[in-house]
Amino acid sequence: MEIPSVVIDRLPLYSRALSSLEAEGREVVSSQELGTRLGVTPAQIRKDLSYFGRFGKQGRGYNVRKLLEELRRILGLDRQWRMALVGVGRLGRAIIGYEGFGPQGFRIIAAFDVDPSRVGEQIDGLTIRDAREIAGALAREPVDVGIVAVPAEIAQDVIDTLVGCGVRAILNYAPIAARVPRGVYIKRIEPVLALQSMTYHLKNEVRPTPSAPAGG
Amino acid sequence: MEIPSVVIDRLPLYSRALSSLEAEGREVVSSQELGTRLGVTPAQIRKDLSYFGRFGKQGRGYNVRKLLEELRRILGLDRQWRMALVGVGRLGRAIIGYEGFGPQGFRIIAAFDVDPSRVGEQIDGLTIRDAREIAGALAREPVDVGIVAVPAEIAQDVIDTLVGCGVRAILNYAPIAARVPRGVYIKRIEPVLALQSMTYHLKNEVRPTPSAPAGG
DNA sequence: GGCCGTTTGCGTTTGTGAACACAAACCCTT
DNA sequence: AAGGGTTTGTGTTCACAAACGCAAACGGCC
Repeated sequence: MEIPSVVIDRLPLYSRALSSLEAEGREVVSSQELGTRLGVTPAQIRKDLSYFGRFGKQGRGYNVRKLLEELRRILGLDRQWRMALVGVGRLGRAIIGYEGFGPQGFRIIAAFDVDPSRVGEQIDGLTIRDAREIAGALAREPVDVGIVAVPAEIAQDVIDTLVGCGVRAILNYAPIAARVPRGVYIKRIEPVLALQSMTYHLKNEVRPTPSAPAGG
Repeated sequence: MEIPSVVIDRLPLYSRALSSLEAEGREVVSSQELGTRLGVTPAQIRKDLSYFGRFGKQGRGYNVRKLLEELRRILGLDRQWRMALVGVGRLGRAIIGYEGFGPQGFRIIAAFDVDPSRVGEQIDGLTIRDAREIAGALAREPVDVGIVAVPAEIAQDVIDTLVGCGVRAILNYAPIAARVPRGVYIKRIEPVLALQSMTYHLKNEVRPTPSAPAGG
């Protein structure tokens, strides 16, 4: 049975909320409470979880630790994932320095750049290598995920290279709608797109001014 | 008439593709070609655009410059947007340094932090101010968007503060499912969530090994 | 100037995901 | 041990978004 991708996308949210509950010492949680915390209906949570099994107890709820373990197993978060970064400009350096990956089991093990002047430089214990070495390097030391932080003009080429090396998941910071073959997964991280859709609402909705009447 | 938010979210993609076409010197484009570039069906593009008017010519397609102008007007991209950043740790500094905002009309005009040791520091011409000054500062110099890059524990409080100051759009980099009142728009930027949903597929789908048979 | 190929705009159909609602199951109290 | 109050899991209903398909409109060519 094919599980809808919207469902898969919600599982990490559940996982994170459960981690938080576990840290608070909670042993049991109901779909009701979880839903309130996350802004999701309880029915949605139950339906999502039911795709993978029966993890709850009627009249009681879900055991926090057990459900968290299940979700981590389902999502593959019970292991380390190796990543390669391509593009070590300002953005790439920030990605290398980002503290959020490590605690969740994601580790950057290689960094590449096309600019020769950057090759050889060390950042956070990572030596920048020439982008032409990608194929050779990934053949010796495979990675699970490719992170693309290069200019838009060469992003599709870089992605093609990574896919050619067997990389099946890509985190794309470049402002392009990249095309990948079936069986390869790509997610874009684009703050500007998020901003540009919010401005639509800012522009169109009138801010209510409670104290002052709308004057003509 | 209420326009579906999925439609709004696609408009920036169209806008960006049209910018690219304009830079290439193209004068006309069909929904067919635009769709191929973006991985969207032509019918979807035409339907999306039809929510806002009739911009094309039958038998010919869309005038690139004209449609781009229309989309920028619709999305509110024909003006500058002022943003305030809260949280100037490693992530916040990277956000200040990000070159992608400016060219699209988004400018960070104020930065705040709760850590007193950071207050007063200058980064890229921006003086870090105490987070307790947010209300006063935004009263004098309103912003359209708030960017939240603080630790998860205080993110909801910061968001509540911003909303209380009249900020109606928030870009949230903190790993929480924040709650905002109706009429306030929030988008999360979370690379880790994107990674965690991709690992589900990596874990479950078997990589085909064409040359070597699966051995037991 | 008329005809043909192309492309838009949009009414209609199809498909998918969210919400609903209820029976079954469980805990706790008495 | 029995009953009441919860909460799950899931079949069904509802809502919405994507795709389809065609009439109308346009440009170019002969």
